Amino acid sequence: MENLLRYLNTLMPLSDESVAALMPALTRQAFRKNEYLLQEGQVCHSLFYIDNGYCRSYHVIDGIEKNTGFFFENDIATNINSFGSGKRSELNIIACEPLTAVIIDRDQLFRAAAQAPEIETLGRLCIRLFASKQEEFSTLFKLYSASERLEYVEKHHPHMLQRVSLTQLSSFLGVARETLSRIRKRRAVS
Amino acid sequence: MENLLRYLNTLMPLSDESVAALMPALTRQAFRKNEYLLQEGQVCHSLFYIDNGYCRSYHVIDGIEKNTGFFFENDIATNINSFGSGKRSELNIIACEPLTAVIIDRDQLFRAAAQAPEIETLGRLCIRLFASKQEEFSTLFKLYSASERLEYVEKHHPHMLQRVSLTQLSSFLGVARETLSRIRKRRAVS
DNA sequence: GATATTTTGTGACGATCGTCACAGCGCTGA
DNA sequence: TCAGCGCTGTGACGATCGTCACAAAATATC
Repeated sequence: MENLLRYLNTLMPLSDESVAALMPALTRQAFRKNEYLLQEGQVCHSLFYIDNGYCRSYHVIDGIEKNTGFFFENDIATNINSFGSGKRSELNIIACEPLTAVIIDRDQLFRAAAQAPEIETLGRLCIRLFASKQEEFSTLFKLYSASERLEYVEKHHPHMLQRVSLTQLSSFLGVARETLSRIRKRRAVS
Repeated sequence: MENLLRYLNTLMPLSDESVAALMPALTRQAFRKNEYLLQEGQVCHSLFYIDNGYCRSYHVIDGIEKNTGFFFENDIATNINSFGSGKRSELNIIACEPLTAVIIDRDQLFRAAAQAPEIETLGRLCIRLFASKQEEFSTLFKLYSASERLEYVEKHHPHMLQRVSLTQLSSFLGVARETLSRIRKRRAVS
């Protein structure tokens, strides 16, 4: 919990009352490797604050997993669409390592927001940050080629390369595993 | 203004007090074709509710415009990153036709939210909807090929095809104009 | 309505990518 | 220690894409 509260405080300073109002919305949970945080078809009614370990989100298209995001320590993972609309999730979120998360329950969060206006603002900030990250990777695909996308991740998210396998990364970057392997080779030569 | 208020009411019912609190944040403005709503290097301190006409957002990479979004009547256009963080915008938003928008000023909006808690909630809803749209097009690129992306737009956003030129659309779909032309040709045959 | 400008179609060609196939490497567990 | 498994590298080949070039069609402008 301490990590989460420290994180939230970097977003905005929270009064003791707001923290007290927030507490009932929080649950700590451990996940084994390859255990689902969210599964296709379920409704997402949580924000997952990643305390330790990391997870990935992916769609299954024609039986093939396509990664759409990685979430590491101090990130918040969720399906913003399902979370907001109450529709069933079309994507999965799965632990890539043993993982511990603080689960922020949607309904309890709304109850807390009704009590403490700071929580409402906090929720807005969280969603805005999530939206900014979405935008970052959305534009990445519209603006750059596969090799430029790799460069971007190397420069701006080096930790991702250290923890994610080439196979998983290639799915995220939208290219075949072999292509990513060759991109790296081409650069090593020049 | 009426259109905007009708739109906001579909998101959540607003009391007369909330509407009154919101009014000072609103300005109606007309833009000529090719006039900027937001220019690279500026800080985005507005949400643009599109009342009439449409606009596009684009980045300039190596002197080439790359479209990242189109915004039509009843959409809200903004740079969520710049709007939220106060950093300078890296993208442009420009009118593709004569356009009228209702400009929602950021600072005034925050003042209104401090007065009326409904406005805070409304702001959160707007941002969440914006985030959902971002996610939609973000996954579009990660999951599908160029021709599948065209299919998706044809099915889910047909109005876009009717109003946007092939050249502009190809930039948005991340392929060369010629490629998009050939994709359409290939399908017409089969 | 004639002209200028923009938009779209198409051919050619080289570069890149996806797919299939297989080999090597490192880690894990019996 | 050795077999099994997952991850990565690489070769071959066909498909697709980007680029340059130019013609045709559609649209805008006066």
